[in-house]
Amino acid sequence: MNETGPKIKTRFPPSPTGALHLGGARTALFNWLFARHHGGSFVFRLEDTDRQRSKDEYAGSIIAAMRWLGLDYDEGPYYQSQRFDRYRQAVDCLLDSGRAYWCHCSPQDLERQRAQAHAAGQKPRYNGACRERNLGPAPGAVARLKTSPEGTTGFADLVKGDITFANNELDDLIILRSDNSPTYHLAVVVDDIDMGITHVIRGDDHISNTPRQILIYQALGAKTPLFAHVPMILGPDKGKLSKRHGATAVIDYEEEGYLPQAILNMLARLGWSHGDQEIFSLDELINLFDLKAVGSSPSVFDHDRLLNLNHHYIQRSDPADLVPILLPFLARAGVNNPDRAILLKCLPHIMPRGRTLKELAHWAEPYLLDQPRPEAGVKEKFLTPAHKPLLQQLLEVIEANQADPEPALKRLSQETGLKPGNLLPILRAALTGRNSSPGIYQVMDILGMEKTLARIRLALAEID
RNA sequence: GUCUCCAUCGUCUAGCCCGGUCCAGGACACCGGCCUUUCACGCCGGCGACAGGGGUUCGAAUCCCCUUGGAGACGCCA
Repeated sequence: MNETGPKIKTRFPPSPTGALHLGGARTALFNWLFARHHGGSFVFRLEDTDRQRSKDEYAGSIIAAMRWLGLDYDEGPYYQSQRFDRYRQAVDCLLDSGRAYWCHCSPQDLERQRAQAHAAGQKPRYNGACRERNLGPAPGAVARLKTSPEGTTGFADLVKGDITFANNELDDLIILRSDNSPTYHLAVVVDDIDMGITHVIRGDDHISNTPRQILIYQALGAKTPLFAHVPMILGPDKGKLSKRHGATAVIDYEEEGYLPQAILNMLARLGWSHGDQEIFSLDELINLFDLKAVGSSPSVFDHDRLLNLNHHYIQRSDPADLVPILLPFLARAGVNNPDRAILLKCLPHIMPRGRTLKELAHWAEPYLLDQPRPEAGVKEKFLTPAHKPLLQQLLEVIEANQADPEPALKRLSQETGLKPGNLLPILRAALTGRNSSPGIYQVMDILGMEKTLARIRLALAEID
């Protein structure tokens, strides 16, 4: 898998201004897979130059989400806020060499310039007022990169192909803010140079940023990395995926009871494919992942598909592995300190019907509680005074045939002239408090004869 | 508005680079059937797409152009 040539190095640089969302997670996954596939390394960096919006708690939650997904990194987390000296040094270098200059325009000036450009049918931009003024630093001043309006800047994108921008579309972007902090464009480039990043794989909302960043690489005299812009993940309305589409944070899915492997599989198949294959283990993903197979059109996130994948992975899990991760979900459903043996025993029967851990907990609940908690309508439908004689008969038949109640129950069905479909739901209601469950004989087996009989007696006692 | 990207079933996609094997394949969802003591699982079947228009060619989902539509960017956010 290792290729000759320089070692491949990718990175994932979220800004800690919110939780890790699905789009970010997929970007991280692609970078991670690409690095792992090529035996390269993967760098994790927090872009927290905006001190107003960056929060430590977000950094922590992003790190936790990465760990939960299993996306481990070889370097980092680096924090841009700890590298301000380095950025300042780079800015000074650009200033000294005349590739950058001080600009004294106020935010209000800029606002006016943008309005003018827009009115003229142009892209809103800075008009270069301070470009040739040779100004020095001053309170409120910013440093801008001097960009030639001549020519074009392009790059060979690894997923989109050749992309070219006319330089006169670009304005002189700010690289150092008036509070002396570096801007995003400057900081990413300096970091990617310093950290030796060879491949920048990111969302295609960064395409228009790329020529500007290439210009910074050039001004700094550095070699540009290779770029791969991955199409975005859209919401059902085909707009940028956002909170109004429901859960978008990775952590939301963890709380809903999704398995990391299902999320990873889902994310990998959004934009990337390998023939008709839908299910991929992590190893397969690493082996097969290739930027050439990444599509160029955006994709809508389909929640049903994720549910289906999650169900797939749950069904194929080892029940013993499910027990520990199910505990928090059971606790939230009101089941504390469940009997693990019973849980393990019922799991194979409920795994086909629990698509998430949350649903699994719901299905497991009747067997773990001391007494069943009847769901709405169940008592009224199956445990009324009219059912009492039947339930009494059921009790007697089961009690008399504890070793194997099935044949006796079938006989009862014949004797009473009641189809199993009319007889057994009563038993189910008494044993589980539900109108659906695994097969009734399996339910009795999970519960054990002692509890089975006790629950029927309890139901009998409660009917009045 | 300007620039850039994108365009196959409702959705994710295969096929497109290297035109014929595609009256377009798979998956999810949906519908129907089977299995069945319930709900599921499972199995079988069905519905369903090359955005439109021009070229090029014996032949185009595949190549070219235009139109339309969608998205993104345009910030002292990242």
